[in-house]
Amino acid sequence: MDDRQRVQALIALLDETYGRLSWWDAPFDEIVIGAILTQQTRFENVEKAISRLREAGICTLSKIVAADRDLLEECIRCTGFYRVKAERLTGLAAFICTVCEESTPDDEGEVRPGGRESTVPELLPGMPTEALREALLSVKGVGEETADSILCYGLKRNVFVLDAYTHRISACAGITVQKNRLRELFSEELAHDNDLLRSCHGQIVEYAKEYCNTKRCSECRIMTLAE
DNA sequence: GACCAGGTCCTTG
DNA sequence: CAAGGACATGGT
Repeated sequence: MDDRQRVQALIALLDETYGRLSWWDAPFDEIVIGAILTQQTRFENVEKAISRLREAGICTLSKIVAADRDLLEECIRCTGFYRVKAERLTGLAAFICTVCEESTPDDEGEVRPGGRESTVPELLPGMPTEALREALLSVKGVGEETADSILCYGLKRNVFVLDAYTHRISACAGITVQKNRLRELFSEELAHDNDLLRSCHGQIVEYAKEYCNTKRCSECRIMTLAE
């Protein structure tokens, strides 16, 4: 069994176990915010922080740019690294807001349905994914996973999000390749369909959280793929 | 109380 | 360029 077949078997096993998931379905601004906050942090704490940002009335990118720094830090404290993350958040939010303004044809300062402020998904449909990725990576605090999360979940681009869980679960399945090759392998199977990409990433997170933590990896059915 | 969490950046050798 | 440290709170 080669690596490609292992990835295929892994994807099949996950799909059998969980079925199709609709994972991290949220407004664009919250996806961007969450993408930063989740760095090296459990998602439950990120959700708490998002709630606090909502309560404080600053859970959009433009509000974050203008928000008082202490208030922002207070809201996201529970996600750890709160000073760094506050800095990264304002930087990224400012960047995206600027890009939005620049690419706005002009006119219509009208209210948008749902009261959401960001328009990036509507504004940048013509920009190639690779160029967008490079642009995001140029922002301080935005690495590959954060950029790919924004692309895949926020902008519905066909990009596979490679995270620590993916590495673990792949190791369990006997797939031992470099990061870029791993992304390639998953992309080849999934990159034709954004819903599939998101579902599969969700399945990986669910499975890895349950079975692939450092203690109980021995119970992981995926090991049987490593033949 | 130790150890780890859906990373990223900066500094060293 | 690889390796190691810093950033920080919350859960097991």
